[in-house]
Amino acid sequence: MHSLFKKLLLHHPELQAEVADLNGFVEPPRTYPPGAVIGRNRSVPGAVFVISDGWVLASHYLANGASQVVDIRLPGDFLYDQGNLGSSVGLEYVAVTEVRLREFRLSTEALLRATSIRLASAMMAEVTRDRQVITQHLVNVGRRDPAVRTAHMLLELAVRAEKVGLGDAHRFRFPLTQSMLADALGMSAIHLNRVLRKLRESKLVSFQNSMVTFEDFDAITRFAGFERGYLE
Amino acid sequence: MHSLFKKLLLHHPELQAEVADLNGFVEPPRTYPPGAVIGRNRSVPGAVFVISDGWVLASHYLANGASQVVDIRLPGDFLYDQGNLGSSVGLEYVAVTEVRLREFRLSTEALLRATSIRLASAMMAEVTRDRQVITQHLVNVGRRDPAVRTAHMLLELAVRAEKVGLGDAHRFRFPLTQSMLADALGMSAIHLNRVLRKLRESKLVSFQNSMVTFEDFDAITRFAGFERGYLE
DNA sequence: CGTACGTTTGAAACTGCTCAATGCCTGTGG
DNA sequence: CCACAGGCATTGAGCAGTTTCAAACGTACG
Repeated sequence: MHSLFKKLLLHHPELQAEVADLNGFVEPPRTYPPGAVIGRNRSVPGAVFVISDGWVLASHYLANGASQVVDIRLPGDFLYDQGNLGSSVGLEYVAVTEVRLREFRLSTEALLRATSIRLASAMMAEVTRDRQVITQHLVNVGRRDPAVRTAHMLLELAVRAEKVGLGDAHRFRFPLTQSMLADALGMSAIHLNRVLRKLRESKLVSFQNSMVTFEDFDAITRFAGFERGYLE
Repeated sequence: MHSLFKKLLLHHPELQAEVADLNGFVEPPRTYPPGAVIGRNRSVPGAVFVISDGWVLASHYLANGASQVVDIRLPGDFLYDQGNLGSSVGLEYVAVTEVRLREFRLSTEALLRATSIRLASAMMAEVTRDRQVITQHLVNVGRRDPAVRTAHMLLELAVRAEKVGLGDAHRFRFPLTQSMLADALGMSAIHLNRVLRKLRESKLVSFQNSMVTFEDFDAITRFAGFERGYLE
């Protein structure tokens, strides 16, 4: 079994057999270079992808050139229809690192239909979890001050990365540029840079050389008011 | 048939019969006064509600007293588990107007299990739509300037309200206070007030006496860069 | 009539943005 | 092996946009 369903099985270990049935619908893995847009040439409209390796941004581009990163997707996460990828809605999945992923030859709906109801509701739960993550980002951007907001985001990603075996909770590889992270946090890259400096000087977290290191995990958790509950 | 499934059937008229089967799981309607918190005393953990009447805010409260409105729910919308309502996550549904709603004696998961796969995927689609709405709110708060952001939100609500038969696209009843709307837009109520004045003076939209009126629907649609695609 | 709640306005302080320049690291070609 | 270009990070200065605090106003309701 590939790492493909790592995350799904993590939450629902009892689904081993059902998940195995899905293998018949899976395309061989495909690789994208950094910067590539994912999902432009799908086998089926609405097809679902699963990330095997690499980081992916779900970004929304505005007419004036600004962009908002809506979600950051890690190995084990699904990439699914957000109202037809790349449609007029302006939402796109973009590879940050080199990305390896697999595609189902099925739309979200067909995937539900093809599988057991138990698996369907596990996927539903997965979607619900995604929704909560986005909800947190909304709270972040709307109402948390920039330093807290930044800390919160980094903590979330640390926990998510750890869950799928990338680094531990105190130190992990973080391949985004500051400007990408700024787009996720709804602020300018320059200001983010200054915020990061302050966080580093406060000995809370450092972000250097594509590595995030928490100097004092408890302190920053308190500082950010981070409750990991929404990720479980 | 109550207005209960108005919205679901709107998107999936073929599900008439299946929806009727659900009636067995539905509690009699319950009414909440303005300001009431919904979902504290559910019959089943994770139970799902459907709004029959009234407006509901999904809000997240922060430790410092600030709050972010994550979604605005209208008649026909579901209220479902956001990681166990009212848990440590701090998310709550609050009645804006007097609200009438019905509760299923089933969790989201059990609801899926109890129904046909077709209905399940219709609900899945509903959840996906919700996700897109939240995504738009995130883009709004993160990257659109306050006037555009405000216009965008009002347009979205106009369209959603119209869909379930509340007012037409040019004029509709809008029961939120400015301070609630500000919490949805991630800005201060005072600043929102000034933005509203500017919009009114530009003859784009007026918001007075709980009524929103678009003076020039096309103009404001252009101004806000509003694409209604994500609501369909 | 008075209270409560929401809206509106003013003024001052501050936060975060833009523009512009510099520094740093890496990969490439001479 | 060095020079140079490109991408990203960092810093400074000035400015515009937002927030905060405070107060007045309006309206609905007891």
